[in-house]
Amino acid sequence: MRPTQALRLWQQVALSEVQGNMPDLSMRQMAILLTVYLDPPPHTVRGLAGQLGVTKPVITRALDTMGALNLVTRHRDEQDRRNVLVRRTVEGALYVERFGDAIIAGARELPI
Amino acid sequence: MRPTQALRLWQQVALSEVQGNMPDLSMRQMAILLTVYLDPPPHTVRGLAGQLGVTKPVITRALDTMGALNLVTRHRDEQDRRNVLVRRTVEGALYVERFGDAIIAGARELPI
DNA sequence: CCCTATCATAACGCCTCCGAAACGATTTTC
DNA sequence: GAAAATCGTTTCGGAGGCGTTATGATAGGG
Repeated sequence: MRPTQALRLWQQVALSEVQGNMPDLSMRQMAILLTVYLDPPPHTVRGLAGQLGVTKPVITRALDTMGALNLVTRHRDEQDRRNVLVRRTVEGALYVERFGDAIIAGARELPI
Repeated sequence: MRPTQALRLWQQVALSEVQGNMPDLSMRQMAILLTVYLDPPPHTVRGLAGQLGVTKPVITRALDTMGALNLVTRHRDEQDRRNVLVRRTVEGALYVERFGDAIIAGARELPI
């Protein structure tokens, strides 16, 4: 893959997301969402903050927003009730799956 | 490219952007930026709004923000002074180039 | 000319987000 | 059991975003 192709791919996918009236997630929110859905659980606020190199309130706010969109849910960790565990949802799984398809579709449209 | 690989690629790139303290652009802003830098000029507010399927104020605000980041500039169209032409900047070109490199780097780290 | 169409932006009220600091709740340490 | 450490959230003022609805500037047709 060459740089021009890579950028075209990103543009195609971004355009299809915007045109499709999908929620306008920021790069941070996307990083959180994909990490929750691709990396093995459990996912805590602190763990996500460390992995992304951001402060905990950033994660809390992103979870607020994505929770309102039903893309993730929060649950207390019953082993250590200070922790909050981020869990996947059916809607979130569908969203991520559909997003993966959009990337594939964008890749197919690339000029050789 | 399989769906899992595509999503992993997106995650890698999003993580590297977030970890690198790059400006946290939304999907809309990214779509605008890449369109300005990949598609041939001229680029007008109306044209971008039509291509993305959003209202014109959305474009105006995105240009405000990305202009403050020196990623694009605005100039009156002297042929038709109602129009505003969006132009590329040196900083923006560097940003886009570096972003393309980040995608390439993310692709290299993908599991087979 | 003037009247309408078109362009981009500004104004409005509301929501999200920022970093830093403070907060309650819970666990661990001594 | 009191004190310290840890966890996530809330608060603060300030900034940017949203959609909708005006507004000002320019262009063009009758």
